[in-house]
Amino acid sequence: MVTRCDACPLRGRSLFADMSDEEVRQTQRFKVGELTVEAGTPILTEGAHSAQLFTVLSGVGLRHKVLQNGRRHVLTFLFPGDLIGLQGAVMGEMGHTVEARSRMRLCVFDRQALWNFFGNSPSRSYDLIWIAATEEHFMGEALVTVGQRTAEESVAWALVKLWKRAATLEMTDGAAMPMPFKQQDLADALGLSLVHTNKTLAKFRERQLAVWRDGRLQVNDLETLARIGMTDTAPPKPRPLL
Amino acid sequence: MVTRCDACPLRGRSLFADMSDEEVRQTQRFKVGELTVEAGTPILTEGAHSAQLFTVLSGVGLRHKVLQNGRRHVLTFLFPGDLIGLQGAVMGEMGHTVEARSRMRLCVFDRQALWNFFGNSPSRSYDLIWIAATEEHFMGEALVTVGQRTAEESVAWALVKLWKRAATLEMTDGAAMPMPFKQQDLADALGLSLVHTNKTLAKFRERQLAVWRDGRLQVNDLETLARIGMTDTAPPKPRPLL
DNA sequence: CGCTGTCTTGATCACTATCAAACCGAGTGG
DNA sequence: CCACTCGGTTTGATAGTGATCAAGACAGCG
Repeated sequence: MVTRCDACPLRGRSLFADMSDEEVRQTQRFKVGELTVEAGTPILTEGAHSAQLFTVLSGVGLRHKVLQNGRRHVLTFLFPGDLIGLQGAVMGEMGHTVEARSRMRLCVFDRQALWNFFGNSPSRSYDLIWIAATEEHFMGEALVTVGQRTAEESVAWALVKLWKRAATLEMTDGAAMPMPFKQQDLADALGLSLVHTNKTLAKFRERQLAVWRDGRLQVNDLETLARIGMTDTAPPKPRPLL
Repeated sequence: MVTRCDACPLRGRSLFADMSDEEVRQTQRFKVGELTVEAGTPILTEGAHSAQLFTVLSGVGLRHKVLQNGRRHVLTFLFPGDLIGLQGAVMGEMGHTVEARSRMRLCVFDRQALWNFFGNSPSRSYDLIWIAATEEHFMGEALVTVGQRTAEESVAWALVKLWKRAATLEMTDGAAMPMPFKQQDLADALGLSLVHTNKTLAKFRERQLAVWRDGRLQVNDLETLARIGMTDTAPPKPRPLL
């Protein structure tokens, strides 16, 4: 029932850095269980004192923050391999909410594990910083996008990001990938209205660059999208897996 | 000439967490020097392979990224106590450029120090994660701002943030603080045009909420600004100092 | 003193939000 | 089997926030 770390289906994927047997054992020791949640379920909520850390085993979700006036911003989309709850574990409380967008399986780690890492395993604590720094780097990119890119550029950028991420996770079959997100989610991630996001997607569909339909995203011309979104098509660097 | 860590002028400020004598000695051991740069000088540039880490001792600066089409986004403003270059040290290259906006004094640490921390000092490596997580948290707030707040709300939010930061650093005398940034910097941080930013500031000036003039920012009604910007006036939590 | 950089203000434009309504597939229940 | 609802998507019409264009003010400076 519960996946053993030495049989972790993620470790083989090209996105993730190699782990030594010792690191796998350490990780296993700190894994306290597995959690399955249905689409739509909040996993952690803003302001909550989370006692747990999760790693996404399968499925997708998102992090978002809501403003006092009810407007919502989606910070990042979550894919297998992503670590959830580091902020809460370190800072005491979560700065955002985490929600499932498909059925998700999550590895559960005890928050305590974190402190053990610092004492026992310099390489693992380095990995944690690596993850935090990378996350920050991504947020920087998102900030530039929302701040400086036009709607068309933003959507293209986001599609390329999503596609590249899915591709390195081998979630793409043929030219399509599962897209359980709503268009509203994408709109809220880019600071655009739902209507405008939809119309922009429609333009890409007409131009045969990308077709998002029936919960699947099909990308026909990644290069052109990347050019429009002013980004590149290089695969992301290998990242450590917790 | 060079400030000794045990005489660090920052450590007493309310913004920073207490350090043990041992931590001060450790920090001193890793400090390799001090650097003074003039306003306008780039300290680290995007893509560069930085071999060094800095902590701001005095002065202010900013981090920014530029897009292929030349548009620029300011990610954060830098104040005394901020750590610069962690991303570069961890990920190999900087994801943004760091630039001085006033004369700045910087403590210089060797990148190598980082690895030593992981091995020798769990509490210091925890501090590093804390810093990275906090930075990420801030970026999240900025993302919500740029994505969801109106121009007026954004500017109010930014002024409150700047003011609170300066206040805990005791950089405010009376009702004013030094503001060596350009309005263009603020505009680029909020994803607004210079003209619109200027007009929004003018409105706040007319309403006597805040007056930014001659390189100084005077805040008359922090509460109202916070209400407009949908944020709070609580001082930031104490943070570790490297 | 002209030059340059920054701030300021006014006029105009357009990208994107908002409003409104139809559409569509999947349930659900009579 | 059909009416009905419901969440999500799609499309059209209109409005507005904020961008862009333009020009003047002002200070510092070679």
